[in-house]
Amino acid sequence: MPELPEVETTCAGIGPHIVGQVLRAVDVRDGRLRWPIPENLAHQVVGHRVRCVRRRGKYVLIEFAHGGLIGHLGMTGSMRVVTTQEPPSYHDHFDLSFDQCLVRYRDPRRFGSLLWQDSPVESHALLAHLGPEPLTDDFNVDVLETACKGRKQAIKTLIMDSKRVVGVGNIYANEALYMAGINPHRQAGRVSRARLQKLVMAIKEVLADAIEQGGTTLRNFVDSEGNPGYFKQQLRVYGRAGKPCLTCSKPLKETRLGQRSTVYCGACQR
DNA sequence: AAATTCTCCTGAAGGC
DNA sequence: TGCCTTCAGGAGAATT
Repeated sequence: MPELPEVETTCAGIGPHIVGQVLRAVDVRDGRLRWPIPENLAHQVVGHRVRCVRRRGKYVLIEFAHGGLIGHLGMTGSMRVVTTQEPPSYHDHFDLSFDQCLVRYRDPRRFGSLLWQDSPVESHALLAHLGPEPLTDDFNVDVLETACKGRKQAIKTLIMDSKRVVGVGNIYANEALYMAGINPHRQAGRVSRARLQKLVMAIKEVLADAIEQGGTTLRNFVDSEGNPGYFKQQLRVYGRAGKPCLTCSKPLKETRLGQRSTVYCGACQR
């Protein structure tokens, strides 16, 4: 599933092909995504020139002078550049058509989305209340401590809340909490500042590492059209329930937290 | 206001 | 081999 690194790599991958190009058509074969693709979307954007492609949280923003397309890859979405004559397959739900190429969106489970927002793009309701980007200085111990103060919510649920910080999905929340030695169930308000500092650093580290792998992940994905692949051998806890903790060798526990699989070491994480 | 639960969807994996 | 059930999950919406 696309995490922040895949979204980052997606933007980097399609940007060079379409920035400066005029969008010629939006071909929607199946607009039933998480939200239906608006019927009038093509009219608002066809004939305009792409100014930039960038990421905000896990949203892909394709911006024009007068607004922008807001894309989300959901669970199983991907955007890739293909040649104009390549025929679409079953789950290829829409194409953004340019003179020399297409940006083709594929999404078997259709949890993704494609929306339009007039300038400024970030005024859209989906973007307006997002928290800071985890890899910038805007996400720091002061911000996290304020967010946690007095909260009874589990720390894992809090760091996965995009209003607090964007881009921390289930896999990386599990990994970061393990790296910081914090039990995912611990109440957010009961984590010391020193340990929140560790958590901030762990989130930045795990995402930065994943972005380095993201390129590789996406290349594999495009080449094989198979699993996105997470280089699971590098994950310390996610997907390793029952297996020995890499620090103390005790078996890792698995629980549910907010309907999400949560794996941790009962000994190393307090 | 804060926290939890529900919801969308379909491929993969497990059970028999 | 094949059918059935269960699970996975981003994140907004609904509910408590």
